[in-house]
Amino acid sequence: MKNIVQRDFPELLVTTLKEEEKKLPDLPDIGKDGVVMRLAPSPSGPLHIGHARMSILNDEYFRRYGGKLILRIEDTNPANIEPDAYQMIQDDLRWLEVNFTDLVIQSKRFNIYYEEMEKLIEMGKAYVATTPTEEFKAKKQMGTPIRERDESPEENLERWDKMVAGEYEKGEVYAVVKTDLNHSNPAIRDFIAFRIVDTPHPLEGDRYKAYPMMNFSVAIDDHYLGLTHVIRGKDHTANTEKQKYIFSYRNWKMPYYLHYGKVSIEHAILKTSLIKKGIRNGEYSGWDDPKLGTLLALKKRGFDPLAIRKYYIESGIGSVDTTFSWEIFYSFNRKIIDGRSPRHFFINDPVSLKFDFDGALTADIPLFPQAGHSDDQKTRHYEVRKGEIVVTSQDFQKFNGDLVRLKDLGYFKIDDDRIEYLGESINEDIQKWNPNKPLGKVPIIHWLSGNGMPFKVMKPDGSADSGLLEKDALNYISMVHQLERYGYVNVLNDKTGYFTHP
RNA sequence: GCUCCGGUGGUGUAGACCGGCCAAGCAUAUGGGGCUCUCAAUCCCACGACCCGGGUCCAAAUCCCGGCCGGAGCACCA
Repeated sequence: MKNIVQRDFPELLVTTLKEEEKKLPDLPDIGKDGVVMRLAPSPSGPLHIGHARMSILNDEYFRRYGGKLILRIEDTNPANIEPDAYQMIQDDLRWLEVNFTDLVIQSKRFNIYYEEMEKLIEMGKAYVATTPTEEFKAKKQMGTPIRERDESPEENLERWDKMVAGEYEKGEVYAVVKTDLNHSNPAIRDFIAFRIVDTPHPLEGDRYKAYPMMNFSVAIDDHYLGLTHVIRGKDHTANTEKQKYIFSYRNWKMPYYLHYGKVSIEHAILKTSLIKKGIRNGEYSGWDDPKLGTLLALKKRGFDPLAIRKYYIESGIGSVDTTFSWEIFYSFNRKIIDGRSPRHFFINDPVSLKFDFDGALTADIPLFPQAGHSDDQKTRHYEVRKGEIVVTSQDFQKFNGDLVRLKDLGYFKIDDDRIEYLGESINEDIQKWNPNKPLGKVPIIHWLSGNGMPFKVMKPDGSADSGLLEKDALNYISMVHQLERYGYVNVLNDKTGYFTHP
């Protein structure tokens, strides 16, 4: 096989090599105009790390093949709409660098849905029922029709007109698309396509009473929007089967559907209903609270959207269920941000040590130690005199009585509430203090001396660390810093930062 | 219960459609080492996996059957 390719289509091999970086498998049936794909979130809240997979996957293929990427906001359930979400979703996508080409809002398309339903009823492929749903469900299980299913299109059309006109109350009537009552999978048998909703719609008010169900509006839109490929979660596999019936009744060409597995994202709060409740009762500071798994929260924690993209490309489109690995995600992000993150000292839970010294010690600590950064020669310059030196309580407990190296300052000995300077390089004094240990192994710790300010770091688990942050960090507000030996932190202002990751 | 789908190291994946080049690649984590006045980044080395049982075949991670385990759907949510 490989030999044949090599001999007859050497150019294919070249593409394969170039694509190696991309990793996602090719899509079938790509036309000359590329693909038409969609992002179809419901506007219940801003996007979260789970939505990002759907967004990135679709966008990657759109980038590869060109064509259209449609943002279709599925707002056909007024009870579950957060009005701000229409905008927030677009902002989130922009942040992810997902550049959709078209915006479609389903609540603007009711006329199309009504027309299409009418056609199906006329064709005898749909019906409108007032039979109690309990009976509808029970009969479906047995594979027998309810009364209305066998009535004429005229009778059903009559009820349909009344349904659209708002002459029924909520729960009294529903419209159904016929599939196959004997389908081996009961989940696929006749499905409800329209229902009555009396909750006012945030955009349309009470203009409509008959609302399409997702399985109906999606099929209609997927066709009329000209979709060629649809990538969505595998919780939709049964839905795809249902939607297939509408396509076949109308003789439409089905887009190519691909279902990826479920990602369970541990330790992340994603459910919008829970988040809204939490915001209301003060448990969360807002949609961007660091405890949340929203993209807004990740942004505020200082993640680069490229890390999210990389992660989901790496995960691929397999149908296997997976667990989101924060560890791997952090690693991707760390590699992206490390080189551009200024280094500073943050003394978490500081311990103050008396420093008795004549004269001044100088320290020049690199700000961007990685070669290649435009400021890689810059340092934080300090003169340390008699007074106080602070270190973290953790280091204090560990090294009290021992020799330590204060980073870029010199060798010191910690002696309870005091700290003593021993020299800037290894000498006899130091060897005395450290008789048994190899001198190359002296622990290097971070410190501050009069150049710190109170600072608080909000962590994703809801806790916070308080301590002293090096004042020089103020020159780099709203940037992710690497607080040495502590972790990466997005410094928001002179008082608070959000913890990115270790 | 019914109908689908799937199970590769701790974790995320490649390979599976079209059986051999897979005594299984990559990433992450872990352990060790180099570099570095950070427990970061970077470089090197090590570690570690084809769910189980049958079958087909010269040959099975890959095909078939059974089992076990996991997931999805069976809504007037999307």
